[in-house]
Amino acid sequence: MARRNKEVEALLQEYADLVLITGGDAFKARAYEKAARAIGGHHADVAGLDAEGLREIPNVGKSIADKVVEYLRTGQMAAVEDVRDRIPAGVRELMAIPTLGPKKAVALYEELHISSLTELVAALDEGRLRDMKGFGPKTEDNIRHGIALMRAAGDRVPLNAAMELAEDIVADLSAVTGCERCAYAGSLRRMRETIGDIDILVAADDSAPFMEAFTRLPHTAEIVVGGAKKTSVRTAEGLQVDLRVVPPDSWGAGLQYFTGSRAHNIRTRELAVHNRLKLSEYGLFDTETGEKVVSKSEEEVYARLGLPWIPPTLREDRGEVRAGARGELPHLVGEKDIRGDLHTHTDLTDGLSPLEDMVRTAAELGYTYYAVTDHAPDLYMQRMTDEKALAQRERVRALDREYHGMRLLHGTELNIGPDGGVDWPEGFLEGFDICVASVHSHFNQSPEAQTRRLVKACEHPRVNVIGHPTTRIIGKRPPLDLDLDAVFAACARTGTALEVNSHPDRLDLSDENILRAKRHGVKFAIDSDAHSVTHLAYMRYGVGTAQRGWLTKDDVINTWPLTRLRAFLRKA
DNA sequence: GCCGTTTTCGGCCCGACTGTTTTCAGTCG
Repeated sequence: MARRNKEVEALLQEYADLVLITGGDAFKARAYEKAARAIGGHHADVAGLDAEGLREIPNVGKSIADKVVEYLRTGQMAAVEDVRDRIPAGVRELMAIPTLGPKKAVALYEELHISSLTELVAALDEGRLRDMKGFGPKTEDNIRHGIALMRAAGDRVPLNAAMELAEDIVADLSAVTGCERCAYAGSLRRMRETIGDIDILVAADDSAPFMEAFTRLPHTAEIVVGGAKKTSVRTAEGLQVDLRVVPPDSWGAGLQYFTGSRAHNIRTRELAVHNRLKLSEYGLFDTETGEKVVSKSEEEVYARLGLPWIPPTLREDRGEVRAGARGELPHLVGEKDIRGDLHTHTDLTDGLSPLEDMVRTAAELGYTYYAVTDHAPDLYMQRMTDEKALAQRERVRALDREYHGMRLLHGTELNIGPDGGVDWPEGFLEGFDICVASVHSHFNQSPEAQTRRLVKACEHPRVNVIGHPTTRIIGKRPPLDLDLDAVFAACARTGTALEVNSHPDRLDLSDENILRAKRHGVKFAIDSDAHSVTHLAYMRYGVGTAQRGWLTKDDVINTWPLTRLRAFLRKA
């Protein structure tokens, strides 16, 4: 029961690629790309919209709206089918090889009739690419190399892995003589849930020492490109890291540019053009005189465009530029706003650290409250019993008396059974300060049954938070197939919070689902779901994800004072 | 193909690097 938006997005993106492959107008291809993205990110299911409704989505005009209606009604889009008849699907797949774009892909198809990776490898081995115009020996090497990379996964890496590497590199480059500023930018600064490559920016007068130091870092396994202003390396794990060095005076414009996203940059550059300005990574310039207007800080650049500084986590072209222009940017929830963690484990069930260690680490993080929520009996391998839970409660109450700045809450993470019921009867649950409830099994029920299951859990008078609501594991397990809007509505109606699980493998809810849920008026809990003391620090990734979902302090129950939180937990 | 408080036509972000080129096309971000 997934929304059909993603499916339509993929189809329009395919058409955009095919327009390029067939040598069509590049601006037309871009128009389809923009529409694809707009539809993919639109809050309402396009299946429920007519042509008129579709045209209200930005960048969707008459032509695309009609094509989408045609597709939703007949299951086909004639324009796409037409091109598919002429261009085998494999040709488009060739474009996935780095350094191989639409022009080379179509040249390979038209001259050598290559339309699959296998055929391309065979042609390479037979030396058949050598006679082609525009294909020299280096091109051949690059294609071989690209194929090898693609086969070696070359996947995006989890947010925390990229973050740890980036912070290492920033520390190393900051120590190089002449470094005025150094920071990571790109999707990492925007806190996307996975990272394809790392962008590092340095401000310095002389770039040479940084390029030199960068290529000699212990992480560097291979130099991809090496220039005076830009150098790219690949780590042993296959992650690409780009270093750009800009003059100190260009720091703000450079950071703005390299943080992206691409779509956000296009939006801000268009705004610049409308103001007779030109925006590049070197600064904001007057179009007529060519004189630099501003460039030192991001704040100056945005201000000259008539905008407040836009937090990097919002820079996805999801309306942040328009909201900024109107003075309607949300005051995003920040790490400092988090007063406590409401979903954590100890070694009583499947955690690794003892209760005392978890509590001490939480206190060091400066929390004013902290909930211990070990698993309930249904996850039988964890061997939880009524007696163990009650004994733990005594230890929690005793510890609570020792910590003066931090109140301890005794909670549990209930298992939502296949029918929506939870382990432990209501009478026993009354003794807990907070109950998180999550799905841990039976992932393949019908969408209708799955939806009923989650809605029923929300309606339970003792369930306060739905933990990792879609149960996805990024790159491993798909999200539950259910009617999310029905679940979101149930949460809003019953006073049940949705979790933003901060574990980098989960980040569940995702940014897009947070945006959808917020429209229903749902409240959220950003939790670490820590299973050891080191996991408590994952909170930063949950906060980043919440920011990407435009959440404010008021949306997040664990930023609230304890009295307001307790009132919410009563579900009155 | 989309869009509009300069425009319903004529724009559409912009620069770096590579490779195969004798002046630039393709790709990438």
